[in-house]
Amino acid sequence: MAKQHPASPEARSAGATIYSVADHAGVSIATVSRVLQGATVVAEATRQKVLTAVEELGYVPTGAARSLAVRHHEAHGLVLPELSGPYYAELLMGFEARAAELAQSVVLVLTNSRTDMAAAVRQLATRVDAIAVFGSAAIPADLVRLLRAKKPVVVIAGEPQDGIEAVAAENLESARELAGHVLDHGRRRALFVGDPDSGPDIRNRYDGYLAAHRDRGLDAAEPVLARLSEADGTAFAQRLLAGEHEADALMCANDELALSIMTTLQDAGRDVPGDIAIVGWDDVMTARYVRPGLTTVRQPVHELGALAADRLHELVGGEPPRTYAQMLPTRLVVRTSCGCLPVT
Amino acid sequence: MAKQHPASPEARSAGATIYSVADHAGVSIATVSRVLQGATVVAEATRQKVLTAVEELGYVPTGAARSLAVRHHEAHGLVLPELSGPYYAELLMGFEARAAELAQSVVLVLTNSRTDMAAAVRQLATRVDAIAVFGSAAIPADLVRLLRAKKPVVVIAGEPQDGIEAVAAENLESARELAGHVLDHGRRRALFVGDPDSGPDIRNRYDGYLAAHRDRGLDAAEPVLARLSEADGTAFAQRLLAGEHEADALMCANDELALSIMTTLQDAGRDVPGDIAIVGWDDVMTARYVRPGLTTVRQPVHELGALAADRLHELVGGEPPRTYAQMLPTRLVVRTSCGCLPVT
DNA sequence: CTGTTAGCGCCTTCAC
DNA sequence: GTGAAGGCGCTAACAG
Repeated sequence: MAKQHPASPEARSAGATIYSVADHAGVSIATVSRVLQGATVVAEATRQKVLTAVEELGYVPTGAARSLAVRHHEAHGLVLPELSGPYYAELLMGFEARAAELAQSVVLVLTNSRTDMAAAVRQLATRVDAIAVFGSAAIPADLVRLLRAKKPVVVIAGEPQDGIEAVAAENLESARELAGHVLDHGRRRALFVGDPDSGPDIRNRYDGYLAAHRDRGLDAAEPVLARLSEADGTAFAQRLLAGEHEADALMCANDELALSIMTTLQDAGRDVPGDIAIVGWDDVMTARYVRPGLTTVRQPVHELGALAADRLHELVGGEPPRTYAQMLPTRLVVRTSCGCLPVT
Repeated sequence: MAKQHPASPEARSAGATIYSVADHAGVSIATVSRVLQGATVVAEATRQKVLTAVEELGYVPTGAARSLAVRHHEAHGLVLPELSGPYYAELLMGFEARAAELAQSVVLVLTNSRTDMAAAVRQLATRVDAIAVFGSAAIPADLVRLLRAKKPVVVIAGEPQDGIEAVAAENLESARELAGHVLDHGRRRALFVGDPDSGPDIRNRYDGYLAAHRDRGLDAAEPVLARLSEADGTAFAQRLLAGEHEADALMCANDELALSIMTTLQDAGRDVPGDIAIVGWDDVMTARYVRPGLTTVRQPVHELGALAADRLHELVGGEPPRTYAQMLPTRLVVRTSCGCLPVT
């Protein structure tokens, strides 16, 4: 025996290490490592001895030791604001699935539940090889840049900058198409509900709304600032009912906003889309359950997550970061809240 | 210098270690470790030197090395089937939030995206101190038991067994209450839609349905087997419309099922709850958007996740596992799909 | 095909 | 208050 490692009886259940396995099988630790890694060829007989020993001792390797030795964590970090609504969940599913294929663990950080997100992200950096961060808004830009100096980082649904790669879904053109669709129903007082300054995603959707007006030589109104929650939607709807705004169409920054506004207006006796057309963004599950069905835009969220995981892996592999944002196409989903007739 | 560690110029950005920091600051690595851990007292002057060095080198500690030394991963594993629908997402949020408070990272594994979940779970065990697994059904029971021998495990929404602790939301009594509520509307041909054998949760809900009938001296029908997806709901609704089943009330195993059934029936001209009452389980967002609003049961999902994280932490801390399942109370949410009159 | 031997980067007594 | 030195468990040459 090389060192005096505890091969004591009760080291059995508690802390089986590669050493215990080795001498339980009567081989060297190198051999154990070999059969477990499966890289080098090992004689079938010894192989079996080792496997048996592993089984009998219930050996569970210590990941940290391996990581330290191979100088890789074999894990990707993902930083999301939260998980309510289908958007982030779907993104995470896509990310996790791809990471799994690449044999990478995923460690998750939700910033909304943190009091000190900077510390959380630093701590995360400590145990992963690369990090995907949602939106540039979520965590301070300089923190991201700092990280970038040490580990590959990709921003999801954000702009590329300073050698920080970005992946996103297409927003501008689809927004232009969606807004155009509404305008082509003859609506002339369309309002954009959402805050263009809350991130590049919404910004682009607003820009698309502007472009659609421009395309038709129409004037576009200023955006009605609102965050992306049901509460904000309800509040806006109430102001609308109170006569603070006038509109025959609403292009909402996301579905949750659209849905809560729609329901509030309907409960107050308004006819959608008769009195007012409403469209959203995301195509959440509820969008196809409400009446009228919500016209919206579907994003390839799952693919977006997968793409992020993919890029992370390639960056870790040494590939240089891309300087352009990678765009995934979105798709207009026309139902009837926009004023289209129901398909019977 | 103790060992010949690369203090070379370009070790700067790439791989700052505790050694680089140490000699950049002109102290020993022990001191660096001390100021970073903040445990022992260090002279304010040296403390600052170290901090400066850390800053200048952009030092990011290697988690693996620390884990190896302290013999703790400081991470919790969470195994979920998937993330669609609000249930799992909420659970995960609760788990993550509590884990964060306890300074534990969370590494997530989604089994539905895995071809080899056993390998995934083994691999997970490699890098965490403890694991929470959703439902006993998801992963083979013997795998769980195997793990249990090495690391603390808690099952979420499952039964406790073999020293494996369980946490769950109350199902039986609330189901009894819900079913009773429907029956008390005078419905006499109530059907349970869902598969009692798909897990203890559903089993308990079905048992509650049975109990409610028994309470009233009524006969209960056999359950209509269905999984918890929209597709299954639609399929069942079609069979119902085709006359394969007869019912004046439907108690569905979850909301997604209930919602898809309700919509399909309505689209076919049926009146809910006039012709048929429908109730679900979970209180997803859509449940309050549809018309009629879906009567359902709200579970404290967030708390459930938090509880799991909590227990994991205490088990790691050496506390003995509890032998009884920890139940969190649920709440009946009455809307109008059950036959109640709308509140105006 | 298998064993020996250095580390991987950090924490932690134990001296000073 | 600070430094020296020995692991933590595993991988990866390097010899046989």
